[in-house]
Amino acid sequence: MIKNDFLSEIKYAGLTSRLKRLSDLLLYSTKDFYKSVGVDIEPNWHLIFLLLKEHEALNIKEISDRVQLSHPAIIKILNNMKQKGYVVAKTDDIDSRKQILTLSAKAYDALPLLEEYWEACIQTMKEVLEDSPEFLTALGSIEQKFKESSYKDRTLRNLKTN
Amino acid sequence: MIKNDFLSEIKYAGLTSRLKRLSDLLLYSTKDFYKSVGVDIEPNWHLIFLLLKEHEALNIKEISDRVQLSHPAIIKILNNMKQKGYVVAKTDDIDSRKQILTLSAKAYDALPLLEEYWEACIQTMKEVLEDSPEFLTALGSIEQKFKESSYKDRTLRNLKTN
DNA sequence: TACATTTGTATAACCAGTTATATATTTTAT
DNA sequence: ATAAAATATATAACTGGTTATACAAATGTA
Repeated sequence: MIKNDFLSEIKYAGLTSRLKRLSDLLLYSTKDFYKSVGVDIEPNWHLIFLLLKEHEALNIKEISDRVQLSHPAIIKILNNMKQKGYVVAKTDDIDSRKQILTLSAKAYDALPLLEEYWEACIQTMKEVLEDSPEFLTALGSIEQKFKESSYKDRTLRNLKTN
Repeated sequence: MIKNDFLSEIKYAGLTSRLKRLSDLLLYSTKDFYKSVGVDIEPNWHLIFLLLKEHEALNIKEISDRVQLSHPAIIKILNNMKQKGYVVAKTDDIDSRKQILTLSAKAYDALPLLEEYWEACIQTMKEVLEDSPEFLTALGSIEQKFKESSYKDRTLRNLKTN
């Protein structure tokens, strides 16, 4: 536990803020990492690279379903990736509403190097979780519970039974 | 584990995004909760209430040190709390750079009710972590490790040793 | 005492997400 | 065949954080 950290001291009351704080820390530090190795990608592009590498072609809805972020979030990420030339879009022949998204040639060229960087990222996570082998499972269980009943609904229920 | 969730499938590579996703989920659902019980406060005001209740008077620097958020973040939170009349500021007599921040009378009036709501929030967290008693400790250990050496530094190191 | 450094606060610009709303296309149902 | 509903995408407005920069007040030092 971090010394003199009020959020840790207040236990359950500080949990949300600690998750936000940690996720921000990871976000900015990852950006910092990419910058210092001189590569022009953003942290969460990794997900899109992996998804499109695996599936070749997906549309926005499919991506947003799979990563469970809102579709406007995905649109923003993809627009940036398109602008940098890592993703190309063409409209679907049989359903003109859909964009078919694929990795560009530039993306495939960059992949071997990027994968080295990502390997180092993964190693960092493994090393930080070394002493907490249950963390990933616990996180999954928390996600699952909020999926079954939202934070809001649970809290309203707890309010009534007090 | 959430079914068909790409972020869970890719294990360590999806961790940062899952933390962000969970923290956002908690943030928006907490807002939703406050809205549905009809109270005009924001999620992280809870922290400030607790801090100022415990210490009576603090300045911005002291708050930002204790919760370990950047001072601009604290300034924004406090400005909103001032605007809603929950916090009052007066400048320090002996060091005119400092703002002395305290809870207002309105804040103390609201506290009993707010504390009921917060109790329900805490109960929700406890119930969701019920099956994962090690989660809080694990989170603390992760925070501690990144405090010792940043994500970026660790990852650069891992890159070199590959 | 004056000057350099440090400290506390403020602000600007940015970023990654959200919800709410709009629009065009496709699908379904009568 | 057409009207209604559903779906895919786009965009606007907002939020809660960040870093970088600025500046005035306080402190330390020559």
